[in-house]
Amino acid sequence: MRVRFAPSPTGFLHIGGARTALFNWLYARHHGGTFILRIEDTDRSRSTDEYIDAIIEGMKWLGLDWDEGPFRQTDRFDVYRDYVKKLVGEGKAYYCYCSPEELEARRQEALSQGKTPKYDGRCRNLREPVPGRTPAVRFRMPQEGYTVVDDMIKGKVEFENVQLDDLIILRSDGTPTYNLTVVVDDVDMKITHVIRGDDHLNNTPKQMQLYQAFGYPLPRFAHLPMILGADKTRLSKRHGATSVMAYHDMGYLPGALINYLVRLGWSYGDQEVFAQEELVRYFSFENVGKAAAVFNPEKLLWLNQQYIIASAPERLAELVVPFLLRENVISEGQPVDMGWLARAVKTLQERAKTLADLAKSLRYYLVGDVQYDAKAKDKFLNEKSLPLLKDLNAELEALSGFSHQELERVFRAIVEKHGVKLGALAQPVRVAVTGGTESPGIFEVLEVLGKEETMRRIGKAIAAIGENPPGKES
RNA sequence: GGUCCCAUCGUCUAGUGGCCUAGGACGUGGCCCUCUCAAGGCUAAAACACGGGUUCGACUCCCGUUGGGACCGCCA
Repeated sequence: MRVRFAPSPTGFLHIGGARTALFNWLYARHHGGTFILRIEDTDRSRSTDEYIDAIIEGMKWLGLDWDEGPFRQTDRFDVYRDYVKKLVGEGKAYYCYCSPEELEARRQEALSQGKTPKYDGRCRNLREPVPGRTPAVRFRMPQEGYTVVDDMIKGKVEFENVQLDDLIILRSDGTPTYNLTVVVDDVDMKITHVIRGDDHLNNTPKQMQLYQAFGYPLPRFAHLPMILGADKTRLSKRHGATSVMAYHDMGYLPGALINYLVRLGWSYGDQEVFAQEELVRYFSFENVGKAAAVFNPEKLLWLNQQYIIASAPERLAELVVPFLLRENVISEGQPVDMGWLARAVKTLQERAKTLADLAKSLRYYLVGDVQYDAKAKDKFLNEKSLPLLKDLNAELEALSGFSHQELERVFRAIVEKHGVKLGALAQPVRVAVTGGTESPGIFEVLEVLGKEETMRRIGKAIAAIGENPPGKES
């Protein structure tokens, strides 16, 4: 069993391509087959090496490892020309001297008359070359009968051969076109299953005719439904981030993106979250739906959060460092105690939806100079909380340990003494140490911060209240 | 316009003729928990596009209508 992912390097690896790659990869891994990466770069004007690198980078980040390749079609032009020569020799293909401009004019003409644009076959039976023109080569498509695609997802799809166009297989500049190269390569690479987007379904009967012209056995086909944007049209940049690496940059975990993508079209009962091994074990085209799916960023975000919650804090600490640098929470070369960072991360895990969120929240752990949110300061750092904060710092001073349990005991004792609720102390402390009103449990935060830093920050808050007492009583 | 594909809550989906009073998930509302924010738990609103058949019985099968999408390149 051999499958391939065959992107053209005319852009970054995008969401749709990644899902196609993923389904190929899952099918190969499930059946113990071979997954091949092939770069379809026969369009030399639009393909670039940068995009090839970008696609590979995306594949690697997602963990979609391939067994053979990457192969490049531009390395194989001689092979394609031989196949074309053979077809021409057998009369299964012919030279066409129509110029691209003439063809385009005729196409527009047909379209404006509401007719189906189709090559009129005027060069089909030409005996002599047309002087002064370099011809392209067209495949002679059968014009009667039917071609039936037996698709693993869509079932039997029937095409009338008269509808099939004599497609160009070799351009007048001598380079081969997609419909030829894809067949030749799939044959050469002994691809057994062609898994791709259903935007290729209409090409399939033409390609089947090519297989037959070469006398090769057909692979199985599986045409995956498209991924759509919120407006139900084909997903594109208009719909926001579509490049896989953009999700990397936004702080998504590759496993989350994989998990999200696989559920777009595939399902396994009611299960939503899958370990990679489960995906490999359960994957089958039996459970792939036929309908196109709308890409829902909200659900992906939720899944990412689930993956962050389930991740080891140590792992997240490693992953978050680039985001800390980007957010200027730490600076290049600044030493960071990774064990301690992991402890800080652990307190924030379930409130971060992305690594970027996590980095932002980590700021008050790593930057000692706390900036108070104005509203929070007004509300919680005032005369009312002043005695409590003073009491607290005195008690903390006397504390030998600094664990969650010990801290809670001290807090409880102080609020009881003052006859107030825990929040009356916890919130002012929260503002004192984080600058704001939202954070993990206050005892966990203080425990990570440590005694010295905690007392310093509370002391600073006390000083701030003294310097800048709130205005009139309201 | 032609060809082809598709059709269950707003979105992703379960459902393979009786198990459906249509299930789960995201999102949304409410409640609980609670030192804040989350997470978690409970709960609510929310769908079989429509019309004909077939059948004792249709979300499930067939036909049509409507709606959406893809493709129609010397792009892939």
